[in-house]
Amino acid sequence: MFTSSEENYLKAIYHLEIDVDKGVSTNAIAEKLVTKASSVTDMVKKLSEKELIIYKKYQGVTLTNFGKKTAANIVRKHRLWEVFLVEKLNFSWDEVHDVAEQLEHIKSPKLINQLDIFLGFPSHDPHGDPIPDKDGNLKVIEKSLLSTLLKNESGICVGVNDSSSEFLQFLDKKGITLGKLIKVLEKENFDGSLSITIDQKKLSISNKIANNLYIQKQ
Amino acid sequence: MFTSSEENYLKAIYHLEIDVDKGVSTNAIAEKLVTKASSVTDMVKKLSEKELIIYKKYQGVTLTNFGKKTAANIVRKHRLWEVFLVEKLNFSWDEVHDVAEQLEHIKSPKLINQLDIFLGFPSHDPHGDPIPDKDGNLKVIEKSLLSTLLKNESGICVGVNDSSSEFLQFLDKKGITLGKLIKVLEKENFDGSLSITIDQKKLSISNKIANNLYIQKQ
DNA sequence: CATTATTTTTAGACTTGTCTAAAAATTTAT
DNA sequence: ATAAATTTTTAGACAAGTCTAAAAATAATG
Repeated sequence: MFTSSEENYLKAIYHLEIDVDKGVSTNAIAEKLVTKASSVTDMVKKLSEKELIIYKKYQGVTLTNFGKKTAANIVRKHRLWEVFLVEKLNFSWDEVHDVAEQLEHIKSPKLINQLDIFLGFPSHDPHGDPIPDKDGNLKVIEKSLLSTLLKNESGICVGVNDSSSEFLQFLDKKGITLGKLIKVLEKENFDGSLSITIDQKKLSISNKIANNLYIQKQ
Repeated sequence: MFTSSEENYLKAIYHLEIDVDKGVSTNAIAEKLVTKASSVTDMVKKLSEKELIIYKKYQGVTLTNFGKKTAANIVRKHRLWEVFLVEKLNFSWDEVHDVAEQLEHIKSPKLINQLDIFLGFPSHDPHGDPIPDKDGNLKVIEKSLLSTLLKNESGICVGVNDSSSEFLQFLDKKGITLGKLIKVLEKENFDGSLSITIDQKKLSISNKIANNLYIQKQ
């Protein structure tokens, strides 16, 4: 098995790979993990020796299939624990991240298996992110940023782009939670702000918010 | 907060202190943690600087009140997680130790608080060991080793002394679980073996078994 | 295309927790 | 009570993971 540190690097690379099609850069990893580029270089050599990633000097890294599967399993654990915290232990969605960050490193296949059963095989975490299955596959749902909706279009709120507690708490305050129906009444070209309805209430939403909320069009 | 390693030392000292009234010896700690005495000396200095233990060279260690409370909290976490694993995730009592050993180091006061609520404030873990409360206090129940019962005495099975999976699996095989009523029919002076009834069934029990099973006399 | 600027790597150092081997203190036994 | 046995500590080393500072490679710019 792997150390918590190795797992954190794998997870970071896994998330970064989604955005870029080339190799993931040393600096990008360093930034994501709030560490130094030199530390990344060291670790990247180690992960490469363990066949988790492909690494050529100065060329960034890509996960091998093995690395991808390993990383997906960590993400799976993280998200299942988040579901547990919210559904069973009454955490709110802005409180779960740091604890899940610890719990994801617990080593016990049986534990995560049973947790999955106990939770009723959830497909998404409290932020709307998909939970990889045992083989690391995740079913991607069709979703769009709220900011891409046109006037009079509507959809169900299914996820967040930014999952900082500030943003999540803001959404709570506005009554915006996953599963709610949102309709765009008006769109301002000037600043990209939106006028929407949610729960029969009218709400004004800035562009920044609209750019961090995922909607399933209908 | 403390590292997992520090926590493991605290826990070991906590458990060892129960058996001896003097300071806990370096060797005893080393044996419990399967490490070397020299490593213990190093760590013991560190814990002493952090005011968790009292340490004078060559004189063993004792927990300070702070250390005792800290250790009790780790034990609390360990045992609450064991209850969770057995009650909610269908682990058997011989499978929980290693996983709980990891889970006990998760840092989140809210997590353990909510877990306690979720489990309904259990007082004992799956092996019958008491769960310390938030202040580190544990209510000790009156219990005796089965081997101390006399002929025709009976009591409820409330705990185990040895919680190795071999012993626990043996008990499972014999149908001996916590809460069951046991009556001593016969006692052999020769080898200390017992003839008992449990669930209206007659069973022969060796001295070694009887020395590792706790009974609440009635 | 030559020269900055940026990114990445190397080299050497530090911390934590561990180890071995040897020295020092304590305990046990004769 | 002195020698032998045991326990404990010290000294020095090592691996993992990180850091700083400097060197090397790559990318960007005039």
